[in-house]
Amino acid sequence: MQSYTEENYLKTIYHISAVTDGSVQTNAIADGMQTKAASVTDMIKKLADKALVDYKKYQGVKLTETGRLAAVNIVRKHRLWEVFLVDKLNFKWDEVHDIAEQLEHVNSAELIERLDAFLAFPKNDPHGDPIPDKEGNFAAAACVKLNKLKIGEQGLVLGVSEHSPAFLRHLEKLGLTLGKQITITEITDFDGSMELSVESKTINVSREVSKHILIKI
Amino acid sequence: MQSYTEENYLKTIYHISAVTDGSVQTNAIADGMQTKAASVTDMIKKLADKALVDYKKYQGVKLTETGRLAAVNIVRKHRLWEVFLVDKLNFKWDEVHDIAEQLEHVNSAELIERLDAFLAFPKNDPHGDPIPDKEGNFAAAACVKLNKLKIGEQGLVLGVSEHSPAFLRHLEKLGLTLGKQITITEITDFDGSMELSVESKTINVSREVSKHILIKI
DNA sequence: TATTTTTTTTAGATTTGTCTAAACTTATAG
DNA sequence: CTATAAGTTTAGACAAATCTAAAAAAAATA
Repeated sequence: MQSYTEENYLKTIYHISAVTDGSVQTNAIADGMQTKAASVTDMIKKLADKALVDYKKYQGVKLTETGRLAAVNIVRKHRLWEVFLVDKLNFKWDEVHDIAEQLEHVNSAELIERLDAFLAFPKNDPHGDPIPDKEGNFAAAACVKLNKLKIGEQGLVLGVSEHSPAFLRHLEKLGLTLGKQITITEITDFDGSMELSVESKTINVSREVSKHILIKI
Repeated sequence: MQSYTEENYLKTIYHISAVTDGSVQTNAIADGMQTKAASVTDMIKKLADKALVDYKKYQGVKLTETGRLAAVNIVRKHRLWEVFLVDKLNFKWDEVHDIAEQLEHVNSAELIERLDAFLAFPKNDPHGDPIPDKEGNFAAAACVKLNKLKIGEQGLVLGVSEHSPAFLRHLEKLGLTLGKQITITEITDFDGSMELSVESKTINVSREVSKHILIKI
């Protein structure tokens, strides 16, 4: 079993490797954990002793299979709790992260099984992120970032790759929530901003925003 | 805000003072926390510095009003989560304690308000214990311990004052669960054991068991 | 290749909660 | 009213997770 802090390190390493693939650097982890590189080095050694990461000095770390599974399990718990908070307790999608961050560390396999069943085995969390199964497998979701689409193309909002409350509230205001059908009506070359039609309304999104919206074509 | 450990100390002190009233002794806390007296003394000083307990050397401690409120708040969370686990996730009443022990430390007032509403504002947890409101007030429940009843008297099973899984499973087996109507049909002077009728069945309970069953007459 | 910059690690300290062993208070019993 | 027992506190140490400052390694640059 891992400590609260070890779990957070594993999760952070997992999220970073999902983006960068290859080995994860000390400083990147320090950033993600809001801590200092020296602390990360110490913790890395502990995780390496427990065979949760492979570590060579100055070379960064990589999760072992055991480590990956532990991390995915935390992600699974986090996302299931988020579904609970939104679907059952009527929280908004920008309000649930911090609470799920705490709930994800509650340790009971039975609890998560039953929660999963209670929520009717959801496949995605309120931000569209896939929920892995008990064995750590994800249902592969075929999606494209909105900024890659061309004029005239259309699709469904499937998820987001940025979870800050500010960003999520912005999307809410635009009406760009999960499941919405969109069509690209215009792209400004100068700044890459896009005009979309969503439910017969026309809205504008900056490139910064479109980069973080996942679309199913 | 209190740490996880501080919260557990407050809760333990609260539960002990509910039984003993007067000041709570160091060793009693050490027992309840499964730790040593020396550790308790250290923590007591910390809690006293934070004005959560009143403390005089060698005289034990007493919760201050702030401390009592913090403790009751944890009890409230614990009991609401127990209701959730039993009512929504179909756990049995002897399975929920350890999980609620973890969930009670999740820190979000909003979460607890919404959970309370989701559960339709329950007044009691699955063991019959009253759930305090946000302000720390309990609805006073008029009840008597089963072992105080006389032959011929009857009442409703309202709660239990012992929460070990073994005890709860024993009651389950006897059919002595919350809300059941009982009548005392016989008392053995020798050992204080009782014969009851519950739903037209006749069962026997030892004095040790009857002491821990709360009855509404 | 030599030098500078960036990144990572070590060394030593700090905080929180714990422990053991010894010292000290208070209660109990002749 | 002393002697012993019971209960409590202090002193000193330790483990977990963190930090700062300094040293070391790797990468980037001239």
